[in-house]
Amino acid sequence: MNIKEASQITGVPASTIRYYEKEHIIPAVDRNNSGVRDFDDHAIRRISFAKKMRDAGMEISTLKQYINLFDNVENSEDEQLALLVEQKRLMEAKRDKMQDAIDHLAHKIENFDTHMLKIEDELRTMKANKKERL
Amino acid sequence: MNIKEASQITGVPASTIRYYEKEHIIPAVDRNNSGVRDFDDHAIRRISFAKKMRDAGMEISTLKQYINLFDNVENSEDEQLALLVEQKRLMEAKRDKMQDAIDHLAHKIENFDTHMLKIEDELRTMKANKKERL
DNA sequence: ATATTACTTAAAGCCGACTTTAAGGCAAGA
DNA sequence: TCTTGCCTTAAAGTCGGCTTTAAGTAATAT
Repeated sequence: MNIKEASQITGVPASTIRYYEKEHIIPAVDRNNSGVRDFDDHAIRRISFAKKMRDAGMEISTLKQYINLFDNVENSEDEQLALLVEQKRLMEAKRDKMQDAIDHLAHKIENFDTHMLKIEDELRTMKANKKERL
Repeated sequence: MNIKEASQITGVPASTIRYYEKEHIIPAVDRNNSGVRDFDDHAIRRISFAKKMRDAGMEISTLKQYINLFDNVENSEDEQLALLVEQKRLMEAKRDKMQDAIDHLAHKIENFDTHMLKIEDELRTMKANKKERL
């Protein structure tokens, strides 16, 4: 599979895939005889994982660290687990901040509705008065 | 209250507060006779709101749009409500993506534990065999 | 044969969101 | 008076994360 298809499947631009490979965020992709990248299932999964983590706000540098720990080093199970747990914790904290903001907006929306109802009420009263005057 | 205190209270750097004012993300702050900013409660709340939204990943441009809609324009209740609802929806979508990533990490952590237990098991077996051989 | 279309690289460019720098002003304390 | 410590501005600089550009190669269609 060439880079265009890989891009379509993963939703990651070809230029970004190349950039991720250069930065070792995904492993070096296989090449055919003429030096063209040939993506297999594993490569696709790695791109998708990178995308998922980036979408969740994980920084490139952290992702790199993570990848390096899991790809290159042996005998660092403790470190690996620690990183997983730490990243999960950070993401949960971020998610909670988002929830805060969502709650804030929800509150504004509720108040807004109440406000609107009050205005509608006033409009009804005005119309009633108008009818009376007719 | 001067900018240093405002910064300490809100957790937003003084340079960022100045930047936010310049970009109209917070309203123009009162000045004393010598041109020094004097922050009141309202100003502080506006900075905190900006921070909350930024922390939740809202872009500066969106925040600007939002602020403009609520501060400057009259008679755009529909637009205001629409923006609130739309921003809430976007944030919820983002939060859900984060949850996806968190679940992914949680899954890895679980598998990791299982994997570790398996390894420990192997170690126990090896030690047992070693004892037998003694 | 040549045009099209996809690929390749390295390097430069871009954008958002600040942050830092340079140059200076004001007010209080030693 | 002068040093300390705060403040001010405009402009330049930084950083992360891509994206675009320029120049070239390779396979396929006409």
